[in-house]
Amino acid sequence: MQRGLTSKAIADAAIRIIARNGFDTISIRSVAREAGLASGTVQHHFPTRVDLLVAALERTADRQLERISDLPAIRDAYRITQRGLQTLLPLDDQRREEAIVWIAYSAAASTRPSLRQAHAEGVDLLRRQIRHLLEYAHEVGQTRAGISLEQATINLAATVDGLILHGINSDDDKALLDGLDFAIGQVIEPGIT
Amino acid sequence: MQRGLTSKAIADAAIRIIARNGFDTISIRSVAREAGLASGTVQHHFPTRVDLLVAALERTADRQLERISDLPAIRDAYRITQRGLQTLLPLDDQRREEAIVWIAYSAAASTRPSLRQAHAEGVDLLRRQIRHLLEYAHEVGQTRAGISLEQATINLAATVDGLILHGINSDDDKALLDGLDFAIGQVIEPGIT
DNA sequence: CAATGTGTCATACAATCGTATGACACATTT
DNA sequence: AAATGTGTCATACGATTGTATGACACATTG
Repeated sequence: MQRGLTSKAIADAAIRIIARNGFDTISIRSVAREAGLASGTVQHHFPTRVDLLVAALERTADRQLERISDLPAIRDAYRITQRGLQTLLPLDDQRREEAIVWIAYSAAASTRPSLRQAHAEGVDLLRRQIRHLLEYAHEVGQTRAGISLEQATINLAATVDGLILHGINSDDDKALLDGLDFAIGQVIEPGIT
Repeated sequence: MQRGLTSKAIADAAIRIIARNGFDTISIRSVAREAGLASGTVQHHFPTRVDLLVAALERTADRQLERISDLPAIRDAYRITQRGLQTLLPLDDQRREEAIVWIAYSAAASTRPSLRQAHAEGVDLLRRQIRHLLEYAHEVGQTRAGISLEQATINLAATVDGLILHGINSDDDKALLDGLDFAIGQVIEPGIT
């Protein structure tokens, strides 16, 4: 990524605006106001509006990855999957910001070729993470019998995105956690507690 | 709902614009252009922009319900669930339009109190439909053992929304169908073919 | 027939938009 | 020291926005 400090601040400001006021209220001027900069400065870093939008999406992916890599190592496949995926659910303010941005981009990418690639990479990243977790579970013999790892990956990813989508329009944290547990439990056997 | 003919045409035009150019390109003028009407006419039916947005969302829900009620009656619980939920996946142009609108509103509702209620009703409607399908499956003894009907409803709804979200950014119909089958199969036993 | 209501349209206004451009300060490179 | 590059800002342009308002045609109601 290799972004400067100001670029990061601008992207964070963009994320805040999307999460607070919606995807369609983003403009070079509104982001500049939020970041406390002149419009020209924002424009210098991201010449067009699309550049700004893409930057916001890439920044949220970075933030999520950063949070995931901070997780402590755990042996139990169920628990580590649970922890990893909870990272993506809107369970606090920061994750809520990222969740809203993610859903907004999922909608926007379907009609904007310029956003499509950045979004596709996000989906791919999620699938690879889940795939990796399931492979680990398989290695230690914790996957449920008779399921396709391929299909389980795709569906768990879909369910996580669905939970995110429901989560940003509700504040029932327990429903999110229960839904995630149920989804993981359909694929991975819980370890001995 | 009880809407006039012109109002319906305006809402359909709004849906087309959202599906083609994105949620944030909707304006009273752009919708009027799409519908072949004067801006003032659109404004007469939907005085503010938010009224227009809400109308588009309610109209897609109507279209989906209309399509569901057109489905032929089937005995097998698995098959009827499959047919019912396929109705919501972006598998052709019309369903794709509705899927994009749905995801766009899921994002928008999280930051716009005025859209929140309409969106919440949509989620509730989906859950009730699924709940009804699962209850039928339970009655005829096709649900898998040991699962909570409540939890299965919530998770199947989440997975469907997740598949929709992935589907609008891909044109792999088979992946959608396989994903849906897998998700239903985790909850409902297929009938004898 | 008169009055009222309803749907359609055209126009007007201030605000905001994306984008282009040039000025200025500072750092880096030559 | 001179030249070049980079980050910040202010300003300007035409286009588009949401919304308000009034005119006109037509149907409905009194």
